[in-house]
Amino acid sequence: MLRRTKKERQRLLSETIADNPFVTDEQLATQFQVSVQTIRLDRMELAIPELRERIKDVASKTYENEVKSLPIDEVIGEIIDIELDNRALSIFDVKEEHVFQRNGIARGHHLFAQANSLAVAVIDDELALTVHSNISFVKPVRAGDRVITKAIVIGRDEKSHRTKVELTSTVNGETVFVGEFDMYRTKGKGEQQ
Amino acid sequence: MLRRTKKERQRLLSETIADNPFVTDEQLATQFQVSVQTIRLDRMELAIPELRERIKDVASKTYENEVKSLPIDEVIGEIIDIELDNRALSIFDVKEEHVFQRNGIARGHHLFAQANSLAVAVIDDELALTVHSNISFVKPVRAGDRVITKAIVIGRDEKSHRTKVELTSTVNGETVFVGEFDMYRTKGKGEQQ
DNA sequence: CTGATATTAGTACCAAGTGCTAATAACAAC
DNA sequence: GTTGTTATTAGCACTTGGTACTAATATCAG
Repeated sequence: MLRRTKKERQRLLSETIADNPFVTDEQLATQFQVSVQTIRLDRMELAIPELRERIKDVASKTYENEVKSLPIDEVIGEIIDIELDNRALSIFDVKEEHVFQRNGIARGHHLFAQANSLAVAVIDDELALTVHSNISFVKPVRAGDRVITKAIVIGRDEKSHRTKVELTSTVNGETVFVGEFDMYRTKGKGEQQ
Repeated sequence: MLRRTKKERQRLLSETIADNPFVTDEQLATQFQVSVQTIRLDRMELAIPELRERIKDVASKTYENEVKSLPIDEVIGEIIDIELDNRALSIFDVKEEHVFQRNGIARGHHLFAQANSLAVAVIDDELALTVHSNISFVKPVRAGDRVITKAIVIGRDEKSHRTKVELTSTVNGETVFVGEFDMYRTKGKGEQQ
């Protein structure tokens, strides 16, 4: 084996494609210094579909997962469960880029972003905006932590167009963040500000 | 014109494709009882890209947004003036990627991020963490707006290692966001290097 | 009837593949 | 060295869902 082993190349190939599904066989062949045919054999063995199928997969996946009040792509973290106007759950994996270099603790605005976008997503309305919120960062979160955030709609006032949402984020069962969000919604008379 | 007018067909065609970008010319031809060539002419006139391009657009759009949560920079916005443990000022230009596609209003977490990172920056300490905050989104902010955020340190308790910071964000002199941040810091007065 | 517009047909070509066969290359075992 | 096995490369026909272009025909309006 010249460049490395076949196994090693296939491992890297899987990674590369997972990282960027938009890459063609030709680009991969150049990258790994092998022929296009080898790349194709590799894909066969690894059961990796062709470029067009991969792209279609990405596209259809996001198409299925559309949430009514907010496109899925505008949510920080991944929504794993949602019951509109009732409750929602999202996961956010804290990575190196989310923490302070100096102390390794996650910057507050990332936790806020996850909570805030979940609060917006749970509202079953075309327009949902955060008006006010009262939040507490209970415990530091670090890179590698998986933050699970739960949103519970706890009150709704039709007249003021407000909905109250309670947010709780935990890491390994321990609460790291809590917040109460006051959301504005349009439903009823759709007048925008 | 046989089936209806060309205009009517093209209107329906746009709708159909918008509704389901995964449809092929052939399917469309069958649906509208015209030839594939007519569908292609229609797409030309309406500047609707071919199936593969449409799918790629859907896929890449969601792919971008997955990564595009919050910037990696330690500070959101540009600090233009700072007097440690006293006050600080930052500017943040709201762009298209910061607003909801649906209504053009800036997502709350970006405003929070600017305020939060300014609150962290104004503290003259190695470690500064947000413990609690009470915030209000006073007025919607839109793409193109220049948000100026001012942080004022309004209180400090040596024993609890807490510092209170008041944040105000304005656009063209109008207040759009206010917040009170409770910051934790490691060192009390006099312990500093 | 004439012209303009709309529609259809047909051809060559493209990207990014699949599926298949066959030729080499590399390396290990004996 | 020779043989066996696995790995790699090459080549060709074929596929989808198109583009780009030309040319013929249909439809309708004045």
